[in-house]
Amino acid sequence: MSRGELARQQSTHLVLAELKAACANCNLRELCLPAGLSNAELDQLDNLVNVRRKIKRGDALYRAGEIFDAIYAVRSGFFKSRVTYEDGRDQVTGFSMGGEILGMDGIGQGTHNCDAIALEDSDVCTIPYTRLEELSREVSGLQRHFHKMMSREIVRESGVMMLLGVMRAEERIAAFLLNLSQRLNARGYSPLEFHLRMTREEMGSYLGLKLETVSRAFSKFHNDGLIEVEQKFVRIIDIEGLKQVYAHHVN
Amino acid sequence: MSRGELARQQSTHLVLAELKAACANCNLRELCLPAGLSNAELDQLDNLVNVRRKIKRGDALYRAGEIFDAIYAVRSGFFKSRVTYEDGRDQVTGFSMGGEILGMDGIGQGTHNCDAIALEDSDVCTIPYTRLEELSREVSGLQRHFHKMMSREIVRESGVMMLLGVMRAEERIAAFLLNLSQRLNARGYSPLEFHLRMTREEMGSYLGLKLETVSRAFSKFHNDGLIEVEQKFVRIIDIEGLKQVYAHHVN
DNA sequence: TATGTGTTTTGATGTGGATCAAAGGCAATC
DNA sequence: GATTGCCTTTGATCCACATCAAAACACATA
Repeated sequence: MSRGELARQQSTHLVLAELKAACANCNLRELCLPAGLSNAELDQLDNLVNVRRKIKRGDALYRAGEIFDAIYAVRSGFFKSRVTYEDGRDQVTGFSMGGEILGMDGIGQGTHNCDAIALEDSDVCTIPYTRLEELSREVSGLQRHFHKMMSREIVRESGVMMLLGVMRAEERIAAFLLNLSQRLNARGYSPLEFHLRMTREEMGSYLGLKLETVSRAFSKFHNDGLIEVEQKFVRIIDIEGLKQVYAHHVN
Repeated sequence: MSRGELARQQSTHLVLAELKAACANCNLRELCLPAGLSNAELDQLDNLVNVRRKIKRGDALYRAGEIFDAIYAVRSGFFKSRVTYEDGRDQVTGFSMGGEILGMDGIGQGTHNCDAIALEDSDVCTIPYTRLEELSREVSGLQRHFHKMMSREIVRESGVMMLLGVMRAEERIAAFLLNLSQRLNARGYSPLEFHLRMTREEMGSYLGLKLETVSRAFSKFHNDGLIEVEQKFVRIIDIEGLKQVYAHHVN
């Protein structure tokens, strides 16, 4: 597959699916909120998830401080989440792709804690929170799965803490590429070649590194025969080698 | 108050409260899972939270990999949560004190993701998860508050990511002390003098720093007249000065 | 009181990644 | 196809924190 086709495949909205409103016919249902629900339960969820929203590249799905009233399921596209600190410093705290849930940070305090910015034209399902609460009192499978998604977000973040707290630069970047690869794979895309949706700077912000360091690591991986990189296009040549980058550290 | 008394006050179990089983009479109820529930609702919760467990200093409340079947509310004492990576490297991902909930990381995959280790003799309430699910289908206040606690854990962790990703050593340590201070204050303890329950190394692990760096920062803060430190005892002398440590960074 | 063990402090030195700087590449718009 | 505005790469230098080392200290147990 050429790079151009790959880019198109990953960002094309699924026009057919847009004709049907919601989860029952969504090809992401096994990854998303409805995972594990019965058909009858799915129908109930469909009544809840009826508002779709398109977000243009660069625009915010929500911003820190805004009133929280819904969570969002990414239907297509790609987002970054970004926390801005009082003094203006900010950090990217995550990247989200199809089937992943955004906005759960807002439940605790009633306002969003971060900005969710689309890194490409994107499409989300809006899930009003109070109605989700109501429905998950009736549909225990939904309740359980929603809890799981929140819990997994907690676990994901402690993984990032590990990354930031104990790994060195190249390990972080290898781990990041492998994580992306695995998530793309779960969505039916090639795990070995893909387009990065974020800049080196955004990647660095997420990983606690400067963009120059990210760039140098990419060059090093390329020289070591682990990957091919051309701007935002990445091809993983030696996935085992990439895994060894952080398996074989010196303690 | 002398340092000895302070230490005793913070670690003494509340013998009287132990006679009553659960939440309705717990002095932590405003901070803990039952926050905001009506008296009737509290009574229902009392039926759920009936297993108490004592954990000795150094022992684990649970360990990574164990089957998850309950979350825990810290009643007295102090815990660290620790994630161990495949290759043996580990990181402290949090510290928990009275009224805080432990174990929510296990919901997603059905097994615990980290070890929870008592840093002093501690006392927890066991909350069986399936019963919590059932009850929160009936008691919407409980459902909502449980969601809030999970969400706050997500927000807390993104705060730590910020700390690890963008702050420098002294900022991290100042932020850490102020966070401890604020949490102790919310529990009725002095926000200005307290005993650290963790070693310099555990603090460093949490903050992504080496123990020597933590020690040096403490010495520096002492020389700058911000705090007094004597081993595990800390007195904050100039809380505003401490806040300025990370407010006045150079960008 | 002596002894061992783990914790903390402090100093000297090393280094990974930040910072500074400059050049080159890509894509959109005119 | 020239201009403009990012984004990326690469090199040179710097510095914050790690690492290495040693001594002091705290606390438990014999």
